Amino acid sequence: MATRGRPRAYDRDDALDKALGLFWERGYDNTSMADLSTAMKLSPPSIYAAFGSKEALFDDVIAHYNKLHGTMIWADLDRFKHPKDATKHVLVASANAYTREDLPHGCLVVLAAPQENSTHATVNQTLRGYRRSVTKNLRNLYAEGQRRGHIPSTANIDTMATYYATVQTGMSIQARDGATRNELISVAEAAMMTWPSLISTSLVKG
Amino acid sequence: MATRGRPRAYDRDDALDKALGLFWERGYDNTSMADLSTAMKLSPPSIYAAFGSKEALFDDVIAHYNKLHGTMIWADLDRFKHPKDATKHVLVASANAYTREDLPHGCLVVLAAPQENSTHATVNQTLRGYRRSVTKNLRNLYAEGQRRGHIPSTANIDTMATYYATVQTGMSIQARDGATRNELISVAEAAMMTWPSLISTSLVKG
DNA sequence: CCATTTATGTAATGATCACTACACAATTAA
DNA sequence: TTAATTGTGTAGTGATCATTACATAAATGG
Repeated sequence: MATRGRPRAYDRDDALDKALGLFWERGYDNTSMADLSTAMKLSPPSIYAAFGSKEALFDDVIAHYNKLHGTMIWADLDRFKHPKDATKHVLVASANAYTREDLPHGCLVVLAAPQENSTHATVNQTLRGYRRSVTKNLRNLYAEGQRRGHIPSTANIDTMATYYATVQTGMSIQARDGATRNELISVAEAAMMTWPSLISTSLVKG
Repeated sequence: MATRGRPRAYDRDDALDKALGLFWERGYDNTSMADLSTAMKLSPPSIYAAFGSKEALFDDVIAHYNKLHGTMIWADLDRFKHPKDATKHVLVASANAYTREDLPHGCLVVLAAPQENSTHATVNQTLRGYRRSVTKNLRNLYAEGQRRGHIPSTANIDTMATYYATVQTGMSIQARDGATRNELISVAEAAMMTWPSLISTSLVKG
């Protein structure tokens, strides 16, 4: 069942890769449609025909980013027996992902548009939603850990989730500012030292 | 010794306050000179006469920001006898500063322009320099702590500084995404639990 | 073949960007 | 008073922004 009309002269994933590189490096606002047109090797009408608008393109880029670079951090966390191991994996995998030599440093979702208000509220809110899901995912992980008896029911899993999410997002800024992979792995290990104290609630309040 | 010419009809610090509010909330790129002109109640020529350019204005705004909001975190750290107390103060003061109801949440220096490349490289590099000084300040604090015998000479103070800087910068993202003051203070307390393990080097590698 | 459909490239659209020319107002120095 | 100096407001500057009109190219369906 062939499609009608003139076929596309480009590969959609390749084009998204090019757009991803620009948004990742420069952020949403500093990337113009002219820049994108040059990098994607697509004329503006082709971009608009395929993606709709700059914001819609950005949404597709984020989905592409999560699929390509997010899974190695978040996929199959249940293969770890203990939530502590899963947490360490998240932090170490983030340290590795944020310091690849062939890619911009740090996380696109954290760095592309952290404004509180802007002329592109949709972009800000979309990214905020993804960032919040980090804390939510960790909290779910710890709730499951409580059910399985790996974490005391008295532990404050909200604080735990917020704490490790803070370390992970902070690593994005550090990576962008030049922290090396080994430095970030050391940060991950330092953060994991807190685990025994964190799960024994007495030391943490709401 | 009075100055010649027509006197200014506005207060410079008031104008910087208004500009600070916009840059803080919207970031560098999402704040236009037209927005600034409206908020500062200054016509564009007055802004340019007083500050030179948008980038120069931003530099003055950062200096204003550091003077107003940075000192309560970083000033007089030597009043704390122990570097552990100073570190806890930095984190808790940050948690408080980043969640004020009357101001944008999170740190301007972290959130205003975290791009790796942009059309305003000067702005990015200036902010990056300020962010790096966080790690440097902490490292100096810990080096002094080693001299005074509060931290073992075998401790890896580079890792310690990077770790606590990561937590502090991560708190900016969390605050912007809606974390409450108490949540961030809990994060600060969680991060401080790592101290005993952190200063006993055996657990941390370079 | 012709009609339809979809993609492409050129060249433009009005809006907004940072910035400024210019005329005028308000002050001090002499 | 007059000249010099500095600040102000209006109304622009060219450049760039995201987006699109339009003519043409390349495919399928009949």
